[in-house]
Amino acid sequence: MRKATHQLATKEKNRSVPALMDVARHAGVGAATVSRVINGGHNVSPRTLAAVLSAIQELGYHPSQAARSLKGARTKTIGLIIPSVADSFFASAAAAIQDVASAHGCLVLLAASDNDPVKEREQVTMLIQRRIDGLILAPSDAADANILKHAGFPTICFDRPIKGAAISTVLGDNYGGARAATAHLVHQGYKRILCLGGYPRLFTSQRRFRGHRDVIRKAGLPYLAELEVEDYISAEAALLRHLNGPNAVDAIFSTKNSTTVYVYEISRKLGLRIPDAFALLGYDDFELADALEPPISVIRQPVADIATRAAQLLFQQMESGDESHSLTTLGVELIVRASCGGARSTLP
Amino acid sequence: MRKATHQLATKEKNRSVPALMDVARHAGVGAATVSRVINGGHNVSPRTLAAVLSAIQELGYHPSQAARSLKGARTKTIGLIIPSVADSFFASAAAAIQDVASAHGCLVLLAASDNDPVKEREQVTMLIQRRIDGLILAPSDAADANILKHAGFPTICFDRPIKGAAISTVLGDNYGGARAATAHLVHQGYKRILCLGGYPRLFTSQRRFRGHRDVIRKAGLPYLAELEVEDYISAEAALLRHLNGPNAVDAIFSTKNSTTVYVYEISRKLGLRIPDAFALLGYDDFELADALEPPISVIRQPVADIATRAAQLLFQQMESGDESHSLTTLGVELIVRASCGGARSTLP
DNA sequence: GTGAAAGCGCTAACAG
DNA sequence: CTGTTAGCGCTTTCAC
Repeated sequence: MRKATHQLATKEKNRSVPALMDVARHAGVGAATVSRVINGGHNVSPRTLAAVLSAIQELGYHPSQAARSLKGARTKTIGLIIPSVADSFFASAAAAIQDVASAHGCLVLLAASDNDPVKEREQVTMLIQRRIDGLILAPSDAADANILKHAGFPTICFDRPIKGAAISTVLGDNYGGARAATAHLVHQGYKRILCLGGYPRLFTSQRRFRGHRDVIRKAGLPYLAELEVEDYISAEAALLRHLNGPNAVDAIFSTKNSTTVYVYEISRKLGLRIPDAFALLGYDDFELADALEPPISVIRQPVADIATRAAQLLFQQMESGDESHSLTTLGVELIVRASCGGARSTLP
Repeated sequence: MRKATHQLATKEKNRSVPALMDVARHAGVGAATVSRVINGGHNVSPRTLAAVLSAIQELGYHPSQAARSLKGARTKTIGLIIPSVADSFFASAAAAIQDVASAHGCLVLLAASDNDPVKEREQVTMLIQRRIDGLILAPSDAADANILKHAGFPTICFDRPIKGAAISTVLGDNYGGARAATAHLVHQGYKRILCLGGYPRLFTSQRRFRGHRDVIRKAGLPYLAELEVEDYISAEAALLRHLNGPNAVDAIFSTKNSTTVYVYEISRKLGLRIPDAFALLGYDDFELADALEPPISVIRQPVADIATRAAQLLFQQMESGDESHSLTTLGVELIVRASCGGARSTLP
C-alpha cells in the first residue's frame, strides 16, 4: 500500500502493474536475476534471493504470462468450446475437463458455440489468437475442419466428430445405446415403439435414430418416429398423434433428456400412467430420474469418462507432439427402472 | 498446406505459427501496413489491402493477443471463479456471464475453487498473470481480499461477499428468502418447523439459517434446526431424529437444493407422504421440482439476473475505470406448490 | 552468481 | 498511403 502511493508520487510510468524491471530496480539487481528467482530461484545467492522475493512481495508483482508466451513458452491455457454450459451434459463435461486441466496447471478458456458454426468459427479464431496450448471441442454439425489447419495446437473432439477431419475424437456409443434401448423394449414385449427426438442434424441424434430404426426393422416391428420434437409443444403434439386410436404406441424411446422429461410431464397432465399407458425409456440419465413416479429407465452415458478421456488425450498429444489421431467410443449403460417394466398383458 | 511445406523447406524459423512480419514479407510490405490491415484496414490502398489480405489467408495468420497485450491493449478476457461448474446454480450463472462477455467480445477464463481458499488464491494468481481485464468471483468463505489489491483489474463478487472488502457485490436476498419461506409455513399453520441445512460457514447458509430463526422466534414457535446436513446419510439421520414421537416436526425448511431432494427421497423411502406427514419447502428451484409427487415449494433465486447483473457491473467498471463499489441484493420469489399446502387439521 | 543485451510479435509514433 | 523504429515484459545466451 505504501508502495502504491510511492509509485504514484514518483510518477515513474503510470499506475500500471509492476513489471519485472521494477522488481529488479527495487531490489537493486539485474533483470535476469529476477527472472531466475521467479523461475525456481536456482543459481541465486540466498541474500539476493531474499532481496528479490521481498521486492516482489512489496510491489505485488506477478509475471506476465503474455510476455512469457511471446518468448515461445506455453500459455498454460486450453480452450473448451461447447454448445452451452447451461446444458447439464456439457456442464459435467466441463467440470471433468477442468479437473484434468487443473492437475496439469492449466486454466480453461471457455467458449459457447450454441451449435452455431459461425459462432464456433469466431470462438476458434479468438482462441487461436490467444495461443492456447490445446483445444477440446464439441463441434457443431457443420463444423469446418479447415479452421484448425493453421491453429498450431492439437485439438480433440468429444461427443461429436468433425466429419472427415484428422482429429482424435471421444464419443459415447450412441448407436449402440439406442440399439440397447430399443432391444430392451422389444424384449419386454412392446410392439409399437415410437422414437421421439429432435435436432435431426446433430450427429448424436442421427446415431440414436438409426440405432432404433435398425433394431425395429430387424424385429419386424412397425417403424414409428417423430424426429422433430424440440420443445414441450411439439412433444405434446407428437404424443397426441400417437397415443390414441387402435394404432396407439405402447412404448416410447426418447433420444434426448429434455424430451424424456416432457413426455413424463405430458403423461401426467393427460392422466396417463407410465408404464401402463406406455413405456418410457430415455437417453441420458438425469438427477431425479429415479425420484419420479415411476422412476424412468434411461441409457446412461459416461459423461465424466468421455470428457476426462478427451482431456487426457489432449494433454498426451500436447506433450508428445504426436500428430496421430484416434477414435474412442465409450460404452453406455442401460439403467432399467420402473418406466418400462414389461408390456401390459391385459387391456382395461 | 503448400505454405506449410514451403516454410519447412526454407527452414526460416521453425514450424511455428506465422507472425505479422511473415505476412509483411510475404506481401512485400512493411510491418505497420499489416498492422493497419488487421486493425480495420484504414488508410491502406485497395491494392495493398488485397495483397496483405491474401497473404494472411495463405499463411493462415492470426495476430497474437499476447503480443498485443504487451503493448498495453486489453486481453479481451475476463476471469470467472466459482466453486464448480458441475453445480447447476453456478452453471447457470456461468452461462449468463458468458453471454454478457460474448456480447462485449470477451472470452471467459474459467477457474474452479471448490470453496477452498487455497485453491482460490492460486486461481486468482493465475488469472492475474494472464492479465485478465476483470474478474467475477463467488468467493469462498475464507476469501482474502488482499489478493486482489495489486490485481490491476476490477472484480465483482456474486452470490457471496468478501467480508470487509471494497468490492461491488451482487447477492440474492438469502435472509429475506428464508424469512418468506418460514413465514409462509407459519401462516399455513405449521407449528414445529425444522430448518435443515449444511455448510454453516457459507455466507448464504448463515443468512438463511438466521432468516428462519428470526421468524420462528418472533412467532413464538420452538426453534428447531439441524445445521450440519451435507449428504443423504446425514439428512436421513437428522430426519429420523425429528420425525417420531410426540414432538415430531410438521414442516421442514431446507436451505439447500440437494438437501431438499434428499428429504423428498427419504420421505418416499419411509413411506411418509408430503405434505401430510410434514410440509417441505426448499431453497433454490430445480428443474423437476414441479414434476415430483407432490410438486415441491421453493424459494427461487433469480440466478441469471444475479449473474448478468454482476457481469454488467464488471464491464461498466472496466469501461469507466470507476473505483466505487456497491452492494446489490436481488429479491427472491416464493414458489408455492403442493408440498406445503397447509397444516393437517386432523390427526389419523 | 550476476548483469547486459538481443529478441519474441505487435502497435504507435514518426518520417517520408 | 507506407516503411522505419522503438519499445511492451520477459527469457536467454553470453560475458564478467
